Amino acid sequence: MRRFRGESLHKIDTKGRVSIPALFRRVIQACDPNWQEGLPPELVIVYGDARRPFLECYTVEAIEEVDRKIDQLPRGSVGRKTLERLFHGQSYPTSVDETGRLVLPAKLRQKIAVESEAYFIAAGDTFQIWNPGRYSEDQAKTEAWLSDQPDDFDPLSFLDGGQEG
Amino acid sequence: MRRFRGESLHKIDTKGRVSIPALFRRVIQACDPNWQEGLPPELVIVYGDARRPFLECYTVEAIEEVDRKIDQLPRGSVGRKTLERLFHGQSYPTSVDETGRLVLPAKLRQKIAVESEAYFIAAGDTFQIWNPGRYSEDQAKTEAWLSDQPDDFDPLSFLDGGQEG
DNA sequence: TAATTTACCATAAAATCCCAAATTTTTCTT
DNA sequence: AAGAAAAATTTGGGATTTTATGGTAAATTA
Repeated sequence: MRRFRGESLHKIDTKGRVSIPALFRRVIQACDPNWQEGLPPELVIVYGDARRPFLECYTVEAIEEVDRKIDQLPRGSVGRKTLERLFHGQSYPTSVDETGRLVLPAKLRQKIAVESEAYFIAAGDTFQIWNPGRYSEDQAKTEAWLSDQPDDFDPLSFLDGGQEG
Repeated sequence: MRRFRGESLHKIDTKGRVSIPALFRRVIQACDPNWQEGLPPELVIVYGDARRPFLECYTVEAIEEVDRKIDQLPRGSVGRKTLERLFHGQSYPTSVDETGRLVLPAKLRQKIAVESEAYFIAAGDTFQIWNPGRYSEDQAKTEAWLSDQPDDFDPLSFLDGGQEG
């Protein structure tokens, strides 16, 4: 169980509190090597630059893997600098509270333009938080693209070394 | 016995509970590498986008194979994003309860428009759940197509890398 | 001290657990 | 081969727990 799965919509209250989908909480806890009874499970929210319309949430294990990879890049390289900015600078470490919620500070809410509701969707070893409308648009585009494919097109064909279109 | 076979019709109760065909349960259990006496066998229901009229149920082994393949696709590629949405986002991890049932949440029932009954049919290393009427229609189409073929047409010809008509 | 953040308490709705009645299928016995 | 007995399967209902969400009080901080 080290993988997120599922999607759901949650209310954000005036303080920026939002419930994390229950199934996601299990993964966050299981992937926090420091967690123990009584402690709040931790996670890291990477919000990145303005072009990204969602927040990307990493478990402790997942972010540590990213950190290790960054450490292996040559100091001073463009790649390393860019990744350090993104994962170390433009990120926000936080934890799951007693009632399964996390607090999105005003800055993060503004970044993805969420107010009263947030949409959560799993993406493998991370999950994303979107403005619900913004996500629908994005998903509509994906579905439109799929509809443009030949009638017998199966997304699974991507799996077999497909040539991307 | 790592392959589903057969079809059957089951009642859905007011809580969304539905029996899984007994033969399917054996496969689900056998293909859950984490299963052991006392634990509920797990599976993943992929419901996909609006165009799909059925739920597709994966064993743990089957879904892990898909996950591995997704991991190998380039991060950020269209294919990877599409498949992550489908298999990680638009899916629901669950398990078989003590009495051989699973619970279909309201959202999934609405998606395939099932209310009091669900039709189960094997599809190799997955099985599908349909609205019974919707399945009949689909099946009727398949049979109509077969009727249009020459009298001596044998579906088995597909097996030999046939040229699809 | 005003404003923001965090801790704590409360509740309705939804999901899960536990027990059990009817079937159906399989096995055993005659 | 028939009938009886046993086991497995399908289905149902009520009680319990978890989840999502809201509010108030305490605490921190600017």
